[in-house]
Amino acid sequence: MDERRLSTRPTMRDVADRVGLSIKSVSRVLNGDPGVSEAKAEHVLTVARELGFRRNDLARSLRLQDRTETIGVVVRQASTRFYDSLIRGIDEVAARHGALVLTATTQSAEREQSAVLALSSRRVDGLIIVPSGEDQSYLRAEAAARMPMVFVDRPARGISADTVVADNVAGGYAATQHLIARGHQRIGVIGTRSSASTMSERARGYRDACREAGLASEDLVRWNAHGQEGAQQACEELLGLAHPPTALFALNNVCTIGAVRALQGAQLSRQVALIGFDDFDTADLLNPPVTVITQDVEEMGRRAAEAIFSRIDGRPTTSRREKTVLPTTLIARGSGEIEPDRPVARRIGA
Amino acid sequence: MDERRLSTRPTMRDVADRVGLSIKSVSRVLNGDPGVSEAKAEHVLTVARELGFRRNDLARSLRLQDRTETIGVVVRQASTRFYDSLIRGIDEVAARHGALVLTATTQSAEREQSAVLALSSRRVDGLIIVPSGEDQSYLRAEAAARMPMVFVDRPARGISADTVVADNVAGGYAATQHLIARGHQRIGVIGTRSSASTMSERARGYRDACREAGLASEDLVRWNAHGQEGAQQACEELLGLAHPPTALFALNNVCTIGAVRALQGAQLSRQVALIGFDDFDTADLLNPPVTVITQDVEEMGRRAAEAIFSRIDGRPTTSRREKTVLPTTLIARGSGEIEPDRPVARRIGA
DNA sequence: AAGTCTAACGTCAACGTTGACGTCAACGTT
DNA sequence: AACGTTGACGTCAACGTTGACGTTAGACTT
Repeated sequence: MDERRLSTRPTMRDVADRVGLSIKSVSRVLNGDPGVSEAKAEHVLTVARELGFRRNDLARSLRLQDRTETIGVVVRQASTRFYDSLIRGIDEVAARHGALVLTATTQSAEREQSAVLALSSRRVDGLIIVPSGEDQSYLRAEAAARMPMVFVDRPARGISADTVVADNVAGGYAATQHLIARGHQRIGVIGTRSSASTMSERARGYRDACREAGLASEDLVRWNAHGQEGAQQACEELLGLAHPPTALFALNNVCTIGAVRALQGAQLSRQVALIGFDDFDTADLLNPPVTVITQDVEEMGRRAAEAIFSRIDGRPTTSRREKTVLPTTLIARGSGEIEPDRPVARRIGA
Repeated sequence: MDERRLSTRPTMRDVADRVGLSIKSVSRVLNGDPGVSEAKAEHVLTVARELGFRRNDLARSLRLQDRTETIGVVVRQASTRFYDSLIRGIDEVAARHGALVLTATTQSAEREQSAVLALSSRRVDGLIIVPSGEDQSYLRAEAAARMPMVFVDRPARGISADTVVADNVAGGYAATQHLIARGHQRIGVIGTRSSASTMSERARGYRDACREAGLASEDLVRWNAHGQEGAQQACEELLGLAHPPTALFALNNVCTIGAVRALQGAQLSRQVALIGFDDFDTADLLNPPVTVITQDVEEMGRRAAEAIFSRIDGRPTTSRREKTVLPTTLIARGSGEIEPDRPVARRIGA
C-alpha cells in the first residue's frame, strides 16, 4: 500500500498521485491559489495531512527567486545577558514581519566567518551580526550582492553597513564622572580586549573624564581580564597596589561580577566603589547593590531588525549607511556611591 | 563589463561563462573534485573570488538528497541561564561533526509549532527541541519521515522520541531532604506552571521527601509564580502566613531570584532557609550565598547533540527511544543551611 | 450556430547544483 | 596499426516547486 522509498519525505508529486491530479493543482491548493474546485481542494488537503506532507521551502525559495522570509543572526557566545535580550528584541520585530529568525552562535571569532557564510549560502534575506572577529571584509561579496546587513554592538571593519551601537563613550564618561564627583581620584578599570571597539570606547569615555578632571589614569587600566576569573585577578592586582584605586569601573558585566568577587574576597565591598557597564539580573541584590551603566539591548535588537526589514522592503542597499547610537543610563544602587576614605585631617575638618 | 542583473548573486553559470568552461567543471573545482587541470582550476577560483560567488546551498541540498549539515534547535525564551549553556553544549558537539546549529527562539508556546515546522521545511538534518507547548503531536509527520529529533529538559507529549532530561524528582527530593535534615518542618515551594513536567517533577521530589518525613506539604506550594515579580509576590504571601514556612524551595532560577528579593525585603534572608533549583552566575555572591541544586545544562546539550548525530549517522530512527537522565547536584553555600528558629523551651533544653 | 468567455485543470521550463554518463584527444601497449 | 587507457572536459536529467502559458469542456452571448 505504501511503496514510497523509506525515510523520504512525501512531495507534491506523492500527494498529486494519490489524489489523481497534477502536481501543479496540488501546488495551487497548498498555496491557496484559485483554480481548483472546492471538492478536489478538500481532497488534496486531506491527503497532504495523511501523508504528512511538508512543503520543501528550500525548493520553493530556489524557484521563487525572492524572499526566504528568514533573517540570520550571528553572535558570539560570551557575555551573559546580552544575547538573550538582543534576540528578544529582534524576534519581536521579525514576528511582526512574518519572518523567521535563525541564530548561529560562534564560540570563537574565527568561526564567525563560517557561520555568516553558511547563513548567506542558505540565502537568508538579511543578516544581523554582532562582530567578534577583527575584520569583516569577507562580507564584500554579500555587500556587492546587496544583501541587507546590520552590525550590532560594534561597527564592522573592512566593510560599510548599517550599525546599531550603544553610546559607549558617553557611558564610560558618565560612570567615571559619577565616581569623580564623589571624590575619587584613583579609578581602576578592568576590561577584556582593548581591541574591541566597545571596550576601547568605554575606556575612552573614562580617559576623557579623567583628563577633564585633571586626573592621571593610564596606570590603573587593566586589559585582558578574560572571564570572571581573569577579571577577579585583575582587580586583586589593582587592589594590591601600593597606591590602590578607591573605585573600580568594570567594562562589561562579566568583569563586574569578577570585580564583586574580588572586593568581597578582600572585604572591601564597602570601601571601594564599583560601577559596572551593562546591567545584570541580580545587581540590585548584591551587597552593596551594584551601580551600573545600562544599555537597552532589547532596543538595540529592535532597531537592528527594523533596519534590516527596511532594507529588505525596499530601502536601497546602496543608500547611505545609517549608524544608530542608543543612549546609556546610569542606575545608582549603592556600590557606585561609596566615597573614598578621606585622609584623617580632612575628615576632622569636615 | 558587468552586465548581470543587478542585485542578483552570481551563480556557477556566471563563473563558467567568465572562465569559458562548462558549469559542471566549475562545480568540480569548487567541490575539489578531480578532472580539471590545475591551471583552469586556478582560474575558476580566481574568478569565483572576483565575482563574490557563494554556492547556493539551498540548491545544493535540494539536489543532493541527503544532508544539509544543519541541525535546528528550538527553545523558548524564558529562563535565563538555561539557553546559553544548552547551545554551548550543542555547538561543541556539532562543531565536531561539521554541522551548523541554527536556533529559532519562540516567545510563546503557541509559536513553538511554527518555528519547528519552519525548520523542518528548511530540511534540517535533525531537531533538538525544548518543548514549551502542551502537545507535540504536530511532529507526527516528521517522525514518520524519520527526521531525527531529541527533546531536552522535558519529554514530548503526543509523540515518542529520544529525550534528555535532568533528574528533577531526585533534585527536588535532595533539596527537601537537605532542609528537613536541618530541622525544617514547614517548607514553602514556589514554581511557575504545574503543568510543566520539570516543575511538577521537582515538586514530586519535594512531596516524596515530605511524606517520608511525615510532614504535611500541600498548603505551602505556590504555583503560577511567573517572572521574578510573580515569584517575589508568591514568597511574600507565604512569608505572611500565620504559620509561615521556615524554608523555601524555588523551582527554577527566576523563582529563586524572586525569592531572594522577597527575603531581603522582609529582612528574613538570615532566618528563612532557601534552596533554588538551577544555579546562576551570582548565587555565591548574594548574602547569604544561595544553596542550589544544579543540573549540568551544557552536558544536556552535548548529550542531545550526540543523540541527534548518532541518529543522523545511521542509528535507525525506528530503534528504541532513549531517555537520558542526568543527575543533579546540591551545592551548599549557606542559604540552604540556615536552621529554623526553635521554640524557646527546646532551645534551652538543647 | 458560431463565437466568446471562464473555470478547472495540465504542460513546460526554470531556479542552482551535481550524479551518471558521454565524448574526444593524447598516450602507451602489443 | 589497431586497441585499450586515461585525463579533461561536456551533456543531460533530476532534486521540489511555481510562473507562464496552454488546453479543454461547458455556459453564456448574440
